[in-house]
This record gives sequence, C-alpha cells and structure tokens, in this order.
Amino acid sequence: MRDFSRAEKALKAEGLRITRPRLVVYDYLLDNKTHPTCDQIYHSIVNDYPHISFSSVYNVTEKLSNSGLILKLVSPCGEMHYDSTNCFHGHFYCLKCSCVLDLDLPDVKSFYKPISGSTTTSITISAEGICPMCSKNEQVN
Amino acid sequence: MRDFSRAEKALKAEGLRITRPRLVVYDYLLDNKTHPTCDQIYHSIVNDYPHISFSSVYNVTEKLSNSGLILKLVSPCGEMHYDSTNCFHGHFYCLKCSCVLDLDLPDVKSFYKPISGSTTTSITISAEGICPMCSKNEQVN
DNA sequence: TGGGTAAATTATAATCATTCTAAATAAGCA
DNA sequence: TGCTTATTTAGAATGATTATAATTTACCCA
Ligand SMILES: [Mn+2]
Ligand SMILES: [Mn+2]
Ligand SMILES: [Zn+2]
Ligand SMILES: [Zn+2]
Repeated sequence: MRDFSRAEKALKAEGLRITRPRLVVYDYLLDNKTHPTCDQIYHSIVNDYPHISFSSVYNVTEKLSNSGLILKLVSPCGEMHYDSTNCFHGHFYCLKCSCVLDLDLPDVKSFYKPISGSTTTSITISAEGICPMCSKNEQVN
Repeated sequence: MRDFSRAEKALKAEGLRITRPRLVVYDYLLDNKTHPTCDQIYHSIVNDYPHISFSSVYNVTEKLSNSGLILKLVSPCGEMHYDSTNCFHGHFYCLKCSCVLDLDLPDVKSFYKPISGSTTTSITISAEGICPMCSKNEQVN
C-alpha cells in the first residue's frame, strides 16, 4: 500500500471527500509527470487497484481538474491529458510518439491583452513537433 | 454561382486539383472567419451545393490544412475548427457559446525556446473564458 | 479533343474517447 | 451506529471523426 498522505492532504484542503479512486488516481499523477490520458492512468493503476473502474478515472480527473488540483490538457488531436503540476507552464506535443513534455515559458500576462469585454479563465501555450527521442531515432533509420 | 477565383488560384498554387468540394469549402472559409467545425461548414454550404457530402468536408479540410492553406484548431473540448487565416495568431474560445475569436499577439519566437534536440512544427497560443457577447448577456440575466 | 489513370468524392459503416444512466456502495456527520 | 448524500461502478449511448470501397472526376498526353 502506497503512502497517500500528500494526495489526502490536498483533497482535504479542497474540501473533497477522501475516496480510494481519488487517492489512487491523484497519487499516480503526483508521481508520474508524463501527462497521461484517462486510458493510460487506468492501465497504470489497475494492477495495484483491481476494483477501479474506467468511469472512476474519468470522474476523478474531471473532479480534480474542476477543483484546480490538476490541469486538463487537450492534445493537437483532441485527446485529454492530465497534469498534477497545476502552475502555469507550456506543453510540447510529439507528433510521432504522442508524448507530452513541459515547456518553461516567461510570464504570459506581460503580453496578453484580453479582448475588450471578455473574461479570461486560462491561457494556454503549446508547441508541436518531434521530441528529442523521436528525432534521435529518425537519424538512425 | 459564386466567384471561386481566389480559392482556385490558391489551390493551383499548391498543386492541388481543382474540384467543386474544394472550391466550395475553401471559398466558404475565405468568406467566413468564424472558425467553423466540419459540421458547421457542411450545414452552411449544403443549401447552395446539395450534392456535397459530409465526407468531402472532412476530406477537404484535412487536405487544405495538410497543405498549409488553412489552419486546424483544436478547441478546449477537443473539437476541430478551421481557419483560412493561416498566418500566426492566437485564439479565444468562449466556454459559453463555443465561439472562437482571433487574438493579436506579438511574435512568439522572441520568447519560445525549443527543447534541446526537438523539432518544432508549430506553436499555439490560446485563451478561454467568456466572450464579450456572452458577458453582456450574463449581466442582463 | 478523347481516352487512360490516378485522385477525389460519396454513402455507409466502423471506431473509440468520452459521457450518460441507474443501481450499489461508501464517506462523513450527528 | 445509522442517515444522508456523494461517489463508484458496469454498461449502454453518444457523436465527432476515420475507414472502406465503389463511383465519379480531374487532368495529362497522344
Ligand atoms: Mn506539464
Ligand atoms: Mn483565427
Ligand atoms: Zn516523440
Ligand atoms: Zn460566448
């Protein structure tokens, strides 16, 4: 059994009920900064927690992202990835292996000018291309 | 019958075959800067061109975006929108009415530092929130 | 100008990530 | 401990997009 204390603390701080699916999914995201999809989360945790359902992974990621504990990212092909690093940063999407990498970016508010009369909830900066690993493999082939 | 000369010229310049679906879809996008989805494009043009198929709208937008004539945008909920303004600019996605608005942004290359060893194909900057129209309507209610 | 050929279109079926539904279960409070 | 309500769960449904395969068309060349 893993130590879920960090996940538990964060859930409590948000006033969310402590449940096994939430602990397992959130702890997985805290430990794995790979920006997984729900499918990847499910398959990564189902061995250690056989009773978890696909539905719960979807429900939990939805709840956690609505509460702001995690980020919900949409890839260039429209698939949803989740990220427990919830402070502002950009993402690089590899067109070959579909991996998602973090980008360090300067403060975005310095140049963002909202449309007059609009309210902005979030800003996203992303890039797509070929990741270092795939670039290396291409040279070999 | 509309004047498709601008669309035809651009298709020729890209070495693409001139077909009715391509002319109709591309001309529609040149005239309507609303960032429509394939579904919206189809329903907007089907009255004037009853023989067009859904498949063709998907095929044409795919072909035009692969050739660079149009941009393919992915919304925060993962749906694809198309834009005949193919130079760099950002987009604002309204969470209420799902409209997509253009954002003027400074040159992005000034602050983007690619991950070492990676190749970048494109950079995207987007914001989400409530558009001016929806903000105004909210005040009334 | 009229085939020939590869490309594009079309209708339809298939895919598949995500959402919905409703019954069973469990968290948290008194 | 028991109550109330939120959460979980399995399974079905959804819907945007993609795949398939037959028909049609663009356009090159003789
Ligand atoms: Mn990240
Ligand atoms: Mn635009
Ligand atoms: Zn890669
Ligand atoms: Zn709006």
